[in-house]
Amino acid sequence: MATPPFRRQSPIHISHCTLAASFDFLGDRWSLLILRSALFGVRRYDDFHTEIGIPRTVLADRLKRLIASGLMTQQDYKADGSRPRKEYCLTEMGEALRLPFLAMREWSDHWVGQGRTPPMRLVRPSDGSEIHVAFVDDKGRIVPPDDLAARFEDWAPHARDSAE
Amino acid sequence: MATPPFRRQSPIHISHCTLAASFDFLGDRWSLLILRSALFGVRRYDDFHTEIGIPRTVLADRLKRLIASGLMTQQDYKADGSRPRKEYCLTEMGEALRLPFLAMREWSDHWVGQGRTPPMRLVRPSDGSEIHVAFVDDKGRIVPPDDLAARFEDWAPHARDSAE
DNA sequence: AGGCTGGATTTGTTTTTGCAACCCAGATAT
DNA sequence: ATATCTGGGTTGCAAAAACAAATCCAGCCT
Repeated sequence: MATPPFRRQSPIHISHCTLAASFDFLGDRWSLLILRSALFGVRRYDDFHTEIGIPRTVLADRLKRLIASGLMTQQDYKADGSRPRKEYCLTEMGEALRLPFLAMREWSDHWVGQGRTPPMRLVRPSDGSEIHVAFVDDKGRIVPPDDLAARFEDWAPHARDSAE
Repeated sequence: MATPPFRRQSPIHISHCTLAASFDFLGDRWSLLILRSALFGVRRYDDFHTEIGIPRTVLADRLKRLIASGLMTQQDYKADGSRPRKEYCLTEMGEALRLPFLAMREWSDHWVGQGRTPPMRLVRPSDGSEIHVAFVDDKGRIVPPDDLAARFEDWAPHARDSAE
């Protein structure tokens, strides 16, 4: 899959890398688990707490950080028979993590789940055909993983291009 | 993008979720940064150390864990003028993280990088056309993100199917 | 022999985590 | 009105992990 040649340094310096930057707020077991649940539709403090077994203090902290990072928002809700409470929903930015997370899930079903049949499949509702995450080019064709190369902008600490 | 309805519980119990399981070994800022560098072609202890500014103790620990998880392997190498050393390469399993990581990178370039032009683009070497990560069905057609549904295996703690 | 270097481990200190207990507001029950 | 329950937190303390610095170690060079 386009294995790059040996390098002493990444072509993109870590301080200019948005990916590395994003690990600041989601490179954390608990944050990732919260987002996983949130992408499934879970919204409430206590539901997160019981589902993922996160300590309450850590949950409060992580929700605060996810909100500060723009991934989630607080909204009021009112279930009848109880007082108004907050629920924690994904923002558009957080919702957009669905694709990377589903890519990750395919990976983990394959490599962690080994032979077991995956507990979930993605299908197209219209015809029930199975859906996966893949590379596509701008003409809508699927690109085999070994047929891609990276092009870098100049200001990154050199290492001109990189083939496969 | 197929926002799911409110739920009190994820359709897949966390103990059966390979995605959640994978967060055990890569739900960690440092592990993610190491993998990012490794996917770029970095292999040596000291290169990881200087590039990502990870404390040596933590680096040693993370490399050990990544090896134990099957994502990396140790190999001997010998640069002339110095004694034999180890280098840390991705296994096939680790290499396979390229797709999820690139999906993640598209996300972060868009949402974290805001307006800035991304430092890296993926292209097809043959015709230079730009490449992205997307959903595709089994006939090779691109699927718009709002046209997918999840199907669950039965043994997961119920919540029959889920539309969009 | 002595110094240099990449690749670690050890030691002591600071931060983060995890757990338990407590607080608080509103709904409901008495 | 008072008590009590319940979801949604905060506070305080012990345990675990992260960090920095020093040390170690093997083999290449002089």
